[in-house]
Amino acid sequence: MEERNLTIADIAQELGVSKTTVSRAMSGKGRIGEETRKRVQAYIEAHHYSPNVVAKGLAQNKTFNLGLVLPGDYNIVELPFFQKCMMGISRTASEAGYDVLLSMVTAGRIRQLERAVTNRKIDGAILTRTLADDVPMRYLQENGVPFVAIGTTNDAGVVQIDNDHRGACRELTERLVDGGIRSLALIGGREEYIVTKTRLQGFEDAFEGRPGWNGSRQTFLNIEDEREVEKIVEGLLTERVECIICMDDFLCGCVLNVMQTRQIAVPEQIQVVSFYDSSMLANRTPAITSIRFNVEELGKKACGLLLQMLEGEEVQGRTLLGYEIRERESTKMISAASGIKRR
Amino acid sequence: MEERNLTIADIAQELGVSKTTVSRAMSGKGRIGEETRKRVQAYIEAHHYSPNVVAKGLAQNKTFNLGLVLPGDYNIVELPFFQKCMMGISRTASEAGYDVLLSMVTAGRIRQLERAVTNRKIDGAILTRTLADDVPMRYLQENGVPFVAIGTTNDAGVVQIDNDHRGACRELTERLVDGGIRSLALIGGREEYIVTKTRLQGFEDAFEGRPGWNGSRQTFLNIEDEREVEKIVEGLLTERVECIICMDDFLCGCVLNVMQTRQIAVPEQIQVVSFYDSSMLANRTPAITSIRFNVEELGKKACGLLLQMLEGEEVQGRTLLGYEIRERESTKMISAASGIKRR
DNA sequence: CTGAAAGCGCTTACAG
DNA sequence: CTGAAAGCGCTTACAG
Repeated sequence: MEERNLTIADIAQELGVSKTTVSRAMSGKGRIGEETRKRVQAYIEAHHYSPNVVAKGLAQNKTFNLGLVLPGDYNIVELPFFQKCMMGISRTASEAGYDVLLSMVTAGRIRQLERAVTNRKIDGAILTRTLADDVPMRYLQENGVPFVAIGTTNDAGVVQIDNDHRGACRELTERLVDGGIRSLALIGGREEYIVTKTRLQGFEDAFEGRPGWNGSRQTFLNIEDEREVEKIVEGLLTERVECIICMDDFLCGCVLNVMQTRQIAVPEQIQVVSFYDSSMLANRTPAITSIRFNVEELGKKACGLLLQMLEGEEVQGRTLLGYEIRERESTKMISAASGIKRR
Repeated sequence: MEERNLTIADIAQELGVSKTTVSRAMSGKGRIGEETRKRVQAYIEAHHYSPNVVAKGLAQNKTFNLGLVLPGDYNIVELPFFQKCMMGISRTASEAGYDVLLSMVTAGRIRQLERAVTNRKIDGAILTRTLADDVPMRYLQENGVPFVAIGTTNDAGVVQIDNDHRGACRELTERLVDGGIRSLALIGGREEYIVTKTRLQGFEDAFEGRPGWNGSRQTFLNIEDEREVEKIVEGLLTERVECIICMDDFLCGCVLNVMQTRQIAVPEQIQVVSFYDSSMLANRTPAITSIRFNVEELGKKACGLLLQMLEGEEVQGRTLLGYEIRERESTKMISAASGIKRR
């Protein structure tokens, strides 16, 4: 097996042409005789030659690697969201002849990303979430590395793509309110994650157009811990709040837990909705009404945008992807309200 | 920002030495004057020079990339196990100056891996699970790519590392049996995954040393689907089986679900144990007794082994890592049985 | 201890 | 249409 790998020089010699010619036959750049090209290609096929991409990269100052920046926090990286992103990105990159290089970053510690960049191992990068104070993003900007951000950011200069969390949260809230809910609570994670703020906006949007609404609403942000959730939910139960909107499936799991322990019936005594429809909540009883995003598609498109940028194409700054609302047993009928299925 | 990157030639010229000398000052290879080395290093520090790893790699026929082979199946990649592996691997690789290149493979389709190999983008690879008919493994072997397998395989020639699933399943089963369980069932996933077989062996081992045991046991393998689980569990309930051992947390989630729907009390009416103690079961009520492996450590060690191999060191064929049994509310007291905590 | 030169496997002006 | 030569940014025998 360990035969020395074929090189372009070997082929050139074998065929009695120059390396230049072989190179051109493969790349299609530069003029070359149709017959010569065929000869070269036939030889390549027959001998299963494949070029050394590293050498090619050195000559062209490219690596054909994309950096995938993933949060390295313990509980975050387990979220199915990032896995699905990864799958979408990996597939798209692969189809375009690129490979994916992993960089895990944690709160302000971006050494892996720095290494990938200073070692010139990547041509561009994809951020898989956006932060209020985004150290990785700043680093990429300062070093002139092309990148796209999955998530939203105020900096209109950065190419970004996101699901419509704001619209989704607005519509979900509207449906609940229009369905007759008089009191509801929103529970979310760290405000440091921009997506948390975005969803909050959507929640508020829903009441913008309903000045006459005289119910009660409350919001709890920066909740990370099961015990915190417990406390909050206990409070909500004594206040007889009618519905809880959970910003992610981890939080929702905690909420459901409390219900189960206290033998509170969902949706009869309180309704619950969540945001991801992920495997974390799969198999739960009752099934949870939630937003559904096509996360793999998100990853694919993000990667597609980056590839375009690397080809030198102009790329529009912001892309927003749709959502669906999946109604299930954890809520009473709410679809009457609008029922629009976004593209 | 976009200043052309410093090269070794620039430094040589600036310092009035040869490129050879600069190279040696950095690598420490070859004789070089102490004073010269200091001058070079001072310059490098001052100007934040960092070498072009791709060029270095071309000259040395190395890439400083490790291939991480991940299952690309939809529901599999979401298992927290693979994320934790990934974290361990990524950290260890990074500390050693390597980067991690992703290759997702699905049932027999290994194009991403092939590309990484034929494009000469990786120096070695890590398989994150082992299969009965392991296409990626065979490919790596045939192409002479050094690799380590996370998981177990019969081929004693492959460097492999695994948690002691067999011992863990044996001890867990023993404890249950010695604790007085008279009838129990084992539910597992695809036999195609070697780990499924390994656990089954451990289960059987437990009865090996108890020829006098006159309870009943049954096993259900190749279960993947929630509905299948439902059917099985219904059967088990009517048979009044006392305990169910689930081979993974997805299956366990399904089992718990049935219990919840049917209002069966765990552990009073039936006991349940699982195998991963992952976030998939976190926040469940009751808390589930399960095996606990240190998966990040597993990833780290696997990566460490591969790095050793790449350094040309001899590496022992098999490594087995310990486990703990975490007893929780889903079982009645079983720890009396042995209580050994493995290293 | 140091350097000139060849080499890693490609690409790409430039010249014909 | 084709090729000789220089170059990408390193390393490494070889010679001194």
